[in-house]
Amino acid sequence: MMRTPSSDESGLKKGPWSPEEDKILVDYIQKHGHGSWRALPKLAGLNRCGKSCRLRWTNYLRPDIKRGKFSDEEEQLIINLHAVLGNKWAAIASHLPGRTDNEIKNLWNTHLRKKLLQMGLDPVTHRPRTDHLNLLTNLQQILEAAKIVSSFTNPCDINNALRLHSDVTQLAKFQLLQNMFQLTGATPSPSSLTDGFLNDVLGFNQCSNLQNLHDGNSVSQILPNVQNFEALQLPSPSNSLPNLVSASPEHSPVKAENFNANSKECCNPSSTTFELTWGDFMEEDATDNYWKGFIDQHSNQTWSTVQ
DNA sequence: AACCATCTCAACCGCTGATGG
DNA sequence: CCCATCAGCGGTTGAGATGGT
Repeated sequence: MMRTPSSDESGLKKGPWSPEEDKILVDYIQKHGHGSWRALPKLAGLNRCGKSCRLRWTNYLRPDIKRGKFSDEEEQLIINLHAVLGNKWAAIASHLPGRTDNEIKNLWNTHLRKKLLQMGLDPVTHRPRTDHLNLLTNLQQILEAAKIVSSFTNPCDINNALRLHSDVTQLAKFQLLQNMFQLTGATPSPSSLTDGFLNDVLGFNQCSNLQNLHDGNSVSQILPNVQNFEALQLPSPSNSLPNLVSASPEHSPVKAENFNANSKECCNPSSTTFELTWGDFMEEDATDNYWKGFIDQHSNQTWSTVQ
């Protein structure tokens, strides 16, 4: 956790402080006070900039600093204060005698933030996370996309379109469920996933091996109703699909309004299938522009009616 | 034991607001 | 007002520590 000793262009030392430097700084401040931080290093005989001296003193050498593990009470106080003050570390630190803003900031970023996430709380708002709602929003967008895809894939083949729509719906539900488990870190079990939930909410007829949901394996086992999935063929060099349902709030969901295509030609009726694998469908690295590119590449009809 | 991934936290960087000429 | 200087703050970095395989 120490930085490589170095010096900047002015010749002042940077990086970790040596015990000798610490002693010089402490001795000087105890004798004279810090006064002007800019002037201090020269007066004290330190080859450091004033900023570095101030930081070393306030974050480490100050005699009133309380070191060691934060108590549960301190952690709870920080969480409570953060809910009110946000990332105002100095303001939070002012309520915890002996603790520095830097120390509290580090504690927050390494422990407390994760703690809130595990409790299902948003570390920014301190309210229950809305990811699951976002997933549902994404699901709606997926369904809209499925309708769009169905409409241009083969307007003459209603059965094909409906089946494709149904397949995508099933897959979207599957990934929604999988994301929920990833978010909570829970392992699916019969107690956490009742038959009623699977049947009524997701429409899954059976889910005998629930662990597979968590592992993302055995699609055919979990989704027996997905038809001809491996046989779906996409007439394109690009055969991977984006991360349709993001588990992270940092990732913006696919936006249906971004869809745009100008070609007015009718699609080729022979292009009725998609070349698509489950691994591709679950690809994490695809960009948000996927669908736009997808539509641009494969659409041959006007989109104004579906935007 | 060796390797790799993740965590920790001191220290740095760059920005902002206060102050003074 | 404008500008320069400074202290303080929050975000970020990165080397060492730690844990897992």
